[in-house]
Amino acid sequence: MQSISNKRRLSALKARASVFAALGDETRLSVLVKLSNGQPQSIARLTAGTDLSRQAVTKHLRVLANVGVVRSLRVGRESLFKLEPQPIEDLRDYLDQVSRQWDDALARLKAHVEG
Amino acid sequence: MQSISNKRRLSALKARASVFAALGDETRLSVLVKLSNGQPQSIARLTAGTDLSRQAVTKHLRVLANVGVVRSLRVGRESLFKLEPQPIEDLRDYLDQVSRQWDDALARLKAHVEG
DNA sequence: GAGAAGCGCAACTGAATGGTTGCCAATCGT
DNA sequence: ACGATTGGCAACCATTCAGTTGCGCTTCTC
Repeated sequence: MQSISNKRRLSALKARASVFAALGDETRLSVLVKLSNGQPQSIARLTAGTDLSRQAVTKHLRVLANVGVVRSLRVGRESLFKLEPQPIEDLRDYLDQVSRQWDDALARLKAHVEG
Repeated sequence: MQSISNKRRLSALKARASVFAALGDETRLSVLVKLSNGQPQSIARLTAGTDLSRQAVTKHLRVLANVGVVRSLRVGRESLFKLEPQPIEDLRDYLDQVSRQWDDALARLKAHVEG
């Protein structure tokens, strides 16, 4: 049965899904890009150049923070956000794994047909 | 200005965001896993073992199909769905690129401090 | 110390999402 | 030919989501 392992797998799936969901928004993706230069940036800064309100951007940042893609640190009156690369790398590895499984499965199917 | 290139970049962003959004659901992720064995599977088959209705699964499959992660082919009375690896690999490459940019940026910042 | 900059909280709105149910059409097996 | 399998379409419902606005608090700056 491996029920424990199944539970693990399920919660991992849920966690991954929420990270994907967090990245599933144009605004949040562009925030990600803005933060990928390594420098923490304030909400006001991230809002500038956007046609959104500050509060909208704040909400998006909270979504990103809730899944760990981003971390906030308060400095004076402004709260800076920095990118947290670990979850992103996890997703990359996961997608890589799915791709590989697909490749392997196809190769096996092909071998089976030819054999 | 590079307005054309900017437009390209924006629509690419939008497309990527919708693929991420499509993967941002537990049910759809597990469908993805089920399909990663290379064999096209029917809606009924993908529904079995789930606590969802067939229609719910159908809707999820449509979401996946709309972003090209999955393709459907009608065979007899059943419609089979197969995984389409290209968009997934694209996402993987994109995440890889973001990670790398972050790494490079940090290295550059560090060098700047030390220099 | 006064004003401005930056932000958080709360309430509200419209649209999208995830899910259900009911019904009907096509296809398969016997 | 008939019943069962498979699935599409449409209507409907509850919840979530993205976004706004208004207000008040802290922290700079002059």
